[in-house]
Amino acid sequence: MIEEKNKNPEEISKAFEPALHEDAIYKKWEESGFFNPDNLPDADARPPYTIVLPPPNVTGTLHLGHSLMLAVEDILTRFHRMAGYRALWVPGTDHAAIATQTKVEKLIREEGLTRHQLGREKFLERVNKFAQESHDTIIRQSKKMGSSMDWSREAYTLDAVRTRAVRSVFKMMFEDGLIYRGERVVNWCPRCHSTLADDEVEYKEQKAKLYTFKYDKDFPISISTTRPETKLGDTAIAVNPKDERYKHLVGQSFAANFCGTKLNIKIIADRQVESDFGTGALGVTPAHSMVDWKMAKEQDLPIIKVINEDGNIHEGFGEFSGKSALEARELVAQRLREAGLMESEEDVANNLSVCYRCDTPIEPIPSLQWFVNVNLPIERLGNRSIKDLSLEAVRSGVFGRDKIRILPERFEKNYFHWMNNLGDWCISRQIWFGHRIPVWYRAADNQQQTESTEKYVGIEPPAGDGWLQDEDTLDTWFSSGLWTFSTLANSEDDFAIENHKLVVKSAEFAKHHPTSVLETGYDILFFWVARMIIMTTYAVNDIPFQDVYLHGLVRDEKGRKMSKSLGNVIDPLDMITAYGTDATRLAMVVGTTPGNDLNLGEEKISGFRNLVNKIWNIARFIATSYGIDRNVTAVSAQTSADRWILDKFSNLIAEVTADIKEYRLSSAAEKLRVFTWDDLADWYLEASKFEKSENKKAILSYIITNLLKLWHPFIPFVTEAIWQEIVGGEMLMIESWPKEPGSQGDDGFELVKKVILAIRNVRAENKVEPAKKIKAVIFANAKTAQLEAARPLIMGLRTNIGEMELAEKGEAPAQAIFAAVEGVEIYLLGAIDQEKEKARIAKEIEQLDKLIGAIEMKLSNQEFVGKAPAAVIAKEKEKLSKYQADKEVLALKLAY
RNA sequence: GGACGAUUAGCUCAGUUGGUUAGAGCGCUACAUUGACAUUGUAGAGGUCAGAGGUUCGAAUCCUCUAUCGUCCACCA
Repeated sequence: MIEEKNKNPEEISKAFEPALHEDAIYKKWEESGFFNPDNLPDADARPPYTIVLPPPNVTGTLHLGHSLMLAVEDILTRFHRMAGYRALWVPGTDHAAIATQTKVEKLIREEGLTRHQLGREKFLERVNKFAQESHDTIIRQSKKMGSSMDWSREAYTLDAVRTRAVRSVFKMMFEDGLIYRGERVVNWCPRCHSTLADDEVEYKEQKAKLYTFKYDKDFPISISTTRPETKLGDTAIAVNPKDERYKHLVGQSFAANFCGTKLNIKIIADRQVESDFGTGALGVTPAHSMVDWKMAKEQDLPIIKVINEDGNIHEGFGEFSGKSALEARELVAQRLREAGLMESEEDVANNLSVCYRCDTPIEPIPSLQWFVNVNLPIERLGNRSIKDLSLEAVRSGVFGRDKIRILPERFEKNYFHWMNNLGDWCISRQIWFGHRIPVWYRAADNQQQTESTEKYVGIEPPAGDGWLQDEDTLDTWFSSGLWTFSTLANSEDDFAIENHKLVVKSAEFAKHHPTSVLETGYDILFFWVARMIIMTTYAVNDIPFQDVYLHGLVRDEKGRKMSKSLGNVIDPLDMITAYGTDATRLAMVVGTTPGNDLNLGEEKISGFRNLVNKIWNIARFIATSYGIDRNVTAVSAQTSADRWILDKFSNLIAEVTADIKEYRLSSAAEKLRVFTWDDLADWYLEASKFEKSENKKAILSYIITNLLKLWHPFIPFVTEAIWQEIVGGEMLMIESWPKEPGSQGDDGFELVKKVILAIRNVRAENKVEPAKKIKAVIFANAKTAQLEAARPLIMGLRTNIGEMELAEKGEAPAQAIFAAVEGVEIYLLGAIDQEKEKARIAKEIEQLDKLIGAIEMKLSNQEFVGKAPAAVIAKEKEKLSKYQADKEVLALKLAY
């Protein structure tokens, strides 16, 4: 009946082999130019859809977390490209200042070198070389994942265009008074002579002595400390405001002579102080403790430096000067004991902060740093501070667009909590790799700048002699904070500062900003997402993105973090080699929800390899048995099975589309899998095997071509391979997303399925030989006509049902019953163990009785009837009548 | 210390915002298999939804507490 099939079985391999297709397909996509939305058909008429890739650090290779990110973003991009959007996905990499510098420092240390020995210039050469190699690896891996990014727009946080953006924004902020230079307590390693970022500090549990004493014998309050030597710099004592013991002293000042040093101590209240720790009174040493520094700033206390950059006691503290902190500690304790001031010495557990490089205990000391003031009102923005702006951007969308949405929603709470506790942001780092702070000084001695030192802040170095640039570099998040708009510029000239606003003059920016979605890990919500909102709203007066989709961390199958030391790291490239990119991508997306971690074992990936292969074989089967006509646009259903599958498919299109739009990627892929495997392959294809008509060919062509489109965003390689090699199409990637054809209505195939399953069950239970004939009675309702159409299906099934004699029984009672239940029941005669069957039916009736009883109780409950929505009650009633009808059927069977 | 999660089948996880008899994959058990696919098919077993209270006609879902695990932030005077 089929006029021509387009393929012979020998032409198509029995299994999909990813390694044979992937690279060639990627190359073809890339060469087509369609990753660049400018080249898409009707590019200008399309609404924009934009994702800017969270740039991976150039510190090595991609891990599974990156694979997850790439998979999700590629799915979104491919979907929108097919759905008629100007889909742009901008790639890029991050120089990751500290992380990269640290890596390279480690490498040169193996050669016995330090960065200081190499010097700034030579060292940076090494770092750049390393960064370049990492970059190349990362790009190669990204392409392996099938990422459809527009490589012509690739960006790097440290390239010329992005550097211009960084310097422009720095200059603007400085001129707006938002960037200032000031002292702050930093983590200082006395051995490395360098500040450490908070995440470079390691904590070591240790035993320490907690000393309790008075500064001198006339002092009214005793304090407790593990570091008595720093008390030489105390300027206050803090107590809890609720502490009755000290309430009367708050606000007073006392002079003291502490081991020969004159102190002037003010008593202050701060709720951070715990009343039951030690004496409940905390000696405030502003220069050598972060908390104390903050208190001092708030209470306007004087700051006295005790410890110098070598970790020794400063000049001016008598016998203690020049001694190391440790020596001084012992000596102070000794003097206190001698003077009879020591009240107790107690062993306590304590976390010691040490340098991650050399294990030396770090000293908090004040140091000159650059800051972004996040609370200063900005006149041109209506007296709102950045902090206010960033909150409002999320809360109410003050920028005339829809508000930023964070998925999952619960992270909005985290965001607000963080925003409300925002402190000034220290943006200077004492490392070499990164954006050097665009500030130049002219002074006799560059190391000794003062407030009066001549200073220049600008995009280009200043003219004239004697200018020296600030030694420090910017926090890497400063440049990444500009990422959504800095990547949409094509050249340095695209940026201009006009009227306290950064103008981005590129066509890309006009079309594609704000971006559609920022997809990233929840772990950098504060570091990055919040800062992007702050920086972007400030710089270009617009939100950076509309949605934030936060993915979880990828862990091993036991939920542990993947780490080299545990040996549980899964390399995505290994998975791609073993199971193919498509399977790897599915494993990243199915069974996960935004914001939750993903536990991933290799088995999960291998499971999806089977699914990918199944799809290949479905296409292979259709092509070789029927042929695929990719031009079929409309089909007509002729049998129940046709209507059933087309109805399901119509729903599938609608649901998958809605799911992807709402970021329910797991749900979309799950539905596709169920349709493909359970409905299409296991039922419709099986049922179709014995009816090779032109109409079947049309329906199968329609379903397979559109199903490939639905699958494409998830598994681009196998679908593209099928499209080009089996279907004979040009390029699936830019085909249009399927539209829902409208429901065909299901009028009976579910019933047919039921019949077939019932027959199989009865045969199995009674161990009927496949060849043996069975007499069956089919009780059918008014839908006998549909059954008639479906009969060839039943006859043709593999389970040899064809040899069964079917006899319809149309007596009045039965008809009436089944018309009511809208169902079909079959009852097989012969080869049946009567007793067993009776027992089975009795059990079923018993179960139904329970359900019926429960519903009847529910319906007789006045409160339920009164309060439940009408739809729920109707549903319950429907259920009840269905159960009752089922029961009657069973009773009839028993009687029969 | 502050905040936020998680706890559902042997394992890994869904559960669309309170409403059918709580689902999937893997694993397990039984059966099947000569014409797309053994990377297969059919069926089955397996869950007092961590525990205890509460709200409600109705709770895996909302509230409170407890336990265990986890993450982030602040800190450890």
